[in-house]
Amino acid sequence: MKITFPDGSSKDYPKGTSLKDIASSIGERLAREALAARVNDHLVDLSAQVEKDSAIRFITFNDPEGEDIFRHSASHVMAQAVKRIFPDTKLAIGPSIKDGFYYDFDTPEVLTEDNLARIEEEMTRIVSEHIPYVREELSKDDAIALFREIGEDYKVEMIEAIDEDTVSLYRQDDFIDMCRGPHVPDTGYVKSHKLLSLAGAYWKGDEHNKMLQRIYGTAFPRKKDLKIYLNRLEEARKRDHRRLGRELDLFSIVDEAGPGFVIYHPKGALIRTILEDFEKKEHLNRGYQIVIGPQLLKVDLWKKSGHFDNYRENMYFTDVEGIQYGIKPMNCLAHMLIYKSHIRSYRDLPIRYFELGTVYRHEKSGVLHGLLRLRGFTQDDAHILCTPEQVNSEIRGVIGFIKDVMGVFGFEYEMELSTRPEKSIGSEADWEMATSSLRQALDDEGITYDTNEGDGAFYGPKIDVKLRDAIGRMWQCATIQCDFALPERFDLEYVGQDGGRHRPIMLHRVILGSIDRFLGVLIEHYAGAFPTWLAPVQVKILTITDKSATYAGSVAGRLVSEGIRVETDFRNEKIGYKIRESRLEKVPYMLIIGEKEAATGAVSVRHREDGDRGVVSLDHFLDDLREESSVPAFSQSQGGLR
RNA sequence: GCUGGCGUAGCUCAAUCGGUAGAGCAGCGCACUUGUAAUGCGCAGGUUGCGGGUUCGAGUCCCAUCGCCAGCUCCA
Repeated sequence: MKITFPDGSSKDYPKGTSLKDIASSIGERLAREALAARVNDHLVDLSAQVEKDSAIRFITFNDPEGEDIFRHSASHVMAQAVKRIFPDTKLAIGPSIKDGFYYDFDTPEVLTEDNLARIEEEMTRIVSEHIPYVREELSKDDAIALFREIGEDYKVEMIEAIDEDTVSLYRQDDFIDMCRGPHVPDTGYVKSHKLLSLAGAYWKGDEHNKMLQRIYGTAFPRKKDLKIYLNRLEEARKRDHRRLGRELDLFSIVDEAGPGFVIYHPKGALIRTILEDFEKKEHLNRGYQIVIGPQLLKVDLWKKSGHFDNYRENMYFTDVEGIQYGIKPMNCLAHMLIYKSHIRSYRDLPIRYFELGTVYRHEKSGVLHGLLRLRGFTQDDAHILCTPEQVNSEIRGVIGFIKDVMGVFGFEYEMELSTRPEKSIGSEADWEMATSSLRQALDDEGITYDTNEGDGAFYGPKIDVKLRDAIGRMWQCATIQCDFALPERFDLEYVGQDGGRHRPIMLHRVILGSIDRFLGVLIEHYAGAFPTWLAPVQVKILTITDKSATYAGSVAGRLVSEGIRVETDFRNEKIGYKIRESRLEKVPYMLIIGEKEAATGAVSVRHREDGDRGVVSLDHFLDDLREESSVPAFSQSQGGLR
């Protein structure tokens, strides 16, 4: 039979040759690295035999499918280890995930961290036993009978839900798991593994179901890669914004004040202010109008908007002189009222209301997480009211805005389009129009995006933007949502060219999302070393001895008068000690000033990353600093002034 | 909210079987006048998250509660 390879070459083999043998015939290295193979576009085990002319591609760990197969095989090793130690364990699911795998168990014993070490040891034993993964295919009924007999209730439930007539399962010795496969040839492949954490997880991800015990782990073919990965985790831990927030004295979240409420210290508040000033300016440049709504609005209004019915559990309420008020969890209501304060003409549209709106949401206690998940936070929120014809260009404007802003911070991002969910309001025509507007706008902007069918808001479709930080993690910040419901409920109208009354469409959109969350992401993205324009202290002036304090003071005064944020350290300490402190504070520039500098009107510049940059005149230093210390601006406004 | 783990000085962490709560850093004082990542000596710092209980005796054991951490569910 004729076997064709990805490079187009082909070779003859006797019928029934195993993939393993084919790999060996090509090369020792391939035979060693191949985990599985794709035969005529089907993923199969290396032990499988090829019976007819085929196109074959061997899968190694470098292929995404290979990573998947490898981790999945590792999860079987872990499950086998758990069953050896805790024989009464029932297996749920154990897939591979990004960077690792997990397996959910229903175990009579409560698993603890101590058990992880034991399980790891047992895994190492299983690996050293080189147990082959043996594939079997059974009829659905036989499979159900088999798993029922061995008490694997969850597997039975899963097989019952499967549509196909036959199911495959894999055995390693006495360990059996229902599994589509393929797997690596034997357990010996999973040499470098590490169990990472232990947590609860609901069966089928439904909070009404039983909570199972989940073990997370990861595995790599080479020890070196495992080590690199573990180092990366350590690096991420060092970047944790909660830790850096304390170390850099940016903010605190304390029990005395209440969980989920952030207290900004001077440096954190300064960074936020710089971000907010940047945003205000950019919004004004793009034709938005800044508005400000109240923190409390009467409950009746929240009933009208539908929040009272749909969002009450997340809201805080208060009672003043017998009247019920709701503390705003969203900013749209006041914006609506502003729109309604006049009769609007089609000539007025689009109207873009922007508010740095602080909202409070009663989030479940278990979800709070530093700045990334708070109960009180501030959004860079805007509501755009426009005609149906304007929707496309408005969305494009917002996408352009997002592009510009993400570029400033050096984020890459991905966009997703979410379409009509089953539970939703509005006519089919409205949905069709809105969805195609979003899609059209994405296409017009040349953006590639994923579509999440049925993942839109109940009132309209949306575009979500996920940004990728410096170490590859994804964060949801910006979003653009189309809404027909609120204009309807609030009876918003404009007078059209035809003199008739028409309903505007409302776009909800945020660029940074929550400023607080965005700041948290920024802290981790920059590992606390903010670019100069955002750094709370841009230049720190360090004296060698107090003999130079007078000159150093005049340098500080000059910088301050140029709008530079300066701190001085004239203490009677060794220069090395002062530099060390400034480094830990991640101040971009240090100016070191001794008698030499004082004599010549110069400064010795030290950069937080580059180190000593040598001696320059103060004017020269200022010239170099001016651009990078000022807030970025875009050369032309996109929306035009009103 | 759920499952599991953890709360000791401002921070990082010790405290053996239930037997006098300690250290480093930070802070304060004194000395040192210092050239590119930590000068030395001294002082002070605590109702062991909060509340009950067991015990002659609780940081340690039990109960309850609040918070934090990991994840699940939910989300900006």
